Amino acid sequence: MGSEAGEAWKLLLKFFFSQRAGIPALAAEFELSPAQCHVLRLIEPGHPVPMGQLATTLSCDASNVTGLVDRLEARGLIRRHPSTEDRRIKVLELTPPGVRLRTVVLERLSEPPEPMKRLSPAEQRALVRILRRLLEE
Amino acid sequence: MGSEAGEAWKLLLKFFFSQRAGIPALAAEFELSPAQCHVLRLIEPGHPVPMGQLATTLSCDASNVTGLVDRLEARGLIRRHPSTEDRRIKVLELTPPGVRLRTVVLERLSEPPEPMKRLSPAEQRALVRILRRLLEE
DNA sequence: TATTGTTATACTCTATAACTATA
DNA sequence: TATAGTTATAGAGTATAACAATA
Repeated sequence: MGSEAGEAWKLLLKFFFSQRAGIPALAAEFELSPAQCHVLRLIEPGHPVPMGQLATTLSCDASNVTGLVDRLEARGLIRRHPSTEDRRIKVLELTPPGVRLRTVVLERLSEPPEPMKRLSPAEQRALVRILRRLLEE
Repeated sequence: MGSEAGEAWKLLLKFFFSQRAGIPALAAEFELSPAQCHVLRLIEPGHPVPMGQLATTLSCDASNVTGLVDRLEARGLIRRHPSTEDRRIKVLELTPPGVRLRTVVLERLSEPPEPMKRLSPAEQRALVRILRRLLEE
């Protein structure tokens, strides 16, 4: 009678934990930490992002973003410059090497793990449909 | 024509990332780090776990497990003692307070996030079925 | 005064390499 | 000799608090 939301959530967590090692390993292929990988994902080419917004999205403290950005900037992957409207704000942009690395990282990240490929086409379609609903709004 | 496995994986990753802040926040409620929370999850009451096995499951170096276990043991949540068969091996066991904390953590972890509860009963059942297949073997 | 980002500090996670005890 | 775990060390992620520049 009870809803299966709880069961679905537990299974999703279990799958998440079982795939847990995948993300750090993938990031390491590009000599990125998982967090750096995430930041690279979040800055879309041609869409500068204020540092503060990044802190909000990452649910972490602003001081943390400073260090994260320091390291990515030191590698020449991103650049920060003051906003023209409010000079307190610094916006982040990918450099050309940053754009290139982001592309290959995203491509590599898109490769589905084995268990996912074992699902039948119908199951894959159903999963896509449900996940889209999960991400709605 | 192409399979939808890739699309499903991308959506799943997106959902993970959108829920990303949830786990550390939940762990923090109990003054645990995410990694400590994970360890607590992995040691089932009455099923001692060798430290080496924990390192394998966590996909991390053994030296890391030492520190993780140090902190949990200092808090009286787990105990290590040498295996009777091979005295090089140390097995980990939950203490009674550890068992109690694990119970409430797991309970709290089982609460499905909002989007999950918005799914229709049929969608929830379909998701459970597919996730079970994903975790098979 | 309030806000954005930085710096100082401290703790945890993580890895590598060298070490100890046991097998 | 090989294996399980520890210690030493180093770098990265995270938070809090104090600070500078700007609004």
